[in-house]
Amino acid sequence: MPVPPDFSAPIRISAKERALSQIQRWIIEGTLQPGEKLIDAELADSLAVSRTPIREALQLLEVQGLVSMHPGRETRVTGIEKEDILKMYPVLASLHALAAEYTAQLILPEQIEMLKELNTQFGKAIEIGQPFQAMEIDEQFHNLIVELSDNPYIASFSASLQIHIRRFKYIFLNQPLTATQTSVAEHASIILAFEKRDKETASAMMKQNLLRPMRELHALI
Amino acid sequence: MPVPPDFSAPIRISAKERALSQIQRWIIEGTLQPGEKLIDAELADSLAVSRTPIREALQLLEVQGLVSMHPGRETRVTGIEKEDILKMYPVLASLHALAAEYTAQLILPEQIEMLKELNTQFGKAIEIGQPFQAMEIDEQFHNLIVELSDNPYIASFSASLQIHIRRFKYIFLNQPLTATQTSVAEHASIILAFEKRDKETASAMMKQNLLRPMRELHALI
DNA sequence: AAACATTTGTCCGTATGTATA
DNA sequence: ATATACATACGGACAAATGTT
Repeated sequence: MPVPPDFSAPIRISAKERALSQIQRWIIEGTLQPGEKLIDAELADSLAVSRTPIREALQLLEVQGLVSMHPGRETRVTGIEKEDILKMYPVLASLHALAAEYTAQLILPEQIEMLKELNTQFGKAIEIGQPFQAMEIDEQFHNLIVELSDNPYIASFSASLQIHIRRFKYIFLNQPLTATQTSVAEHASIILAFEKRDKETASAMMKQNLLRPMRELHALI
Repeated sequence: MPVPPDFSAPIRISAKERALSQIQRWIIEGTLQPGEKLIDAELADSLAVSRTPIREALQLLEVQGLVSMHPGRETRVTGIEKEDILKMYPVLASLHALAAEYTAQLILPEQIEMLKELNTQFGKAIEIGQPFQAMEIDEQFHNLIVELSDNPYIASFSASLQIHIRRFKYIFLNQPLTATQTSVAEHASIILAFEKRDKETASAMMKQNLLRPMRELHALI
């Protein structure tokens, strides 16, 4: 949860961390498919490290819910179903709605400017037909609000859900979902609510800004 | 997050799991104090296992936010402050409110009976002055609703927060907070809302049932 | 500035346990 | 039922990195 108050620049990257991010990427992007069996010795071979950092990485991935380990038996990539998206988004929406509530009370003028700038870029990316870039800017927008809410639990849970959602999109979609100008307008409403320090509206709009894409996504697949 | 669909009875308990639950208990109960430095070799000695399962347990505890590891440098129990409770409870309240929303739509009559029975026991425990038992029954009540909501993300995040809240109570309180009949009444309202399939009321009451104790707790210390 | 002490990070061998034949 | 193959769980030794004297 915590991302502890640590300032250490990750200059040196450990074998465990490399293994973790690589395997995580493989799972999210579908290189390692849902249900696939994982053998630590093989992964160790692939990544040119010993089995220890692999095992450690796999255990962290289990906590994240990307693999499931059956002690003494086997380790597999977790499955994923279309309906799962209906369980991820509402939780993320609740968390981000809460974040917006806090941020509305804490945000500073220059931070509002940052959100406006992000939303402008977001709109442009949609206009010029860059859905992947739009998706990334959208995430930045949401993550900034989460950070400003100053609650490590929200940040941690949100990050975890974003990983699962990203994986879901990779597995079930072939391309990033095209964001719409509706989303740009919702972002603008959220920003306006921040300026008015109206936490109720900010929270409600934030929830809507996440539940609407969920429905679109679920209807699509 | 997921507690995958696995039915394996944990008959055999691994060294890693023993280490994990023991160290976790030590941290929650304050035997290992906030900020205390942890040396895996020492812990390995204390628990009569090698460093491997200890290291694995510590990494899981880091994800849980109970320890913070500075790669190559040191590992410490995370700090905790009085104000942290104001960050834990609102998140838990949001999650449980969402759970109540879903449960209201899914719950079966016999499950409502179980909640009623738990609430009766809860009230009795308060009456006869058994605050610790009351706290445990209260947790069962909430956890049953979370389980019934059938959302592994809520369950996972909720469990994580409960650990931190439990730790908080151990560190800053000397005894479990005495639950009140107000809480019993709130539980009854939640149950009533379930019977009516009124998810809005269930959700609102659930939130209140968590935010009220937060305020009492924060005012107390 | 360099050598030392301490602690963490990694490797690999072995034991244990599970599933299959 | 027993034996065999296989993957994981654990232990112990070594290497690397950090902070200190």
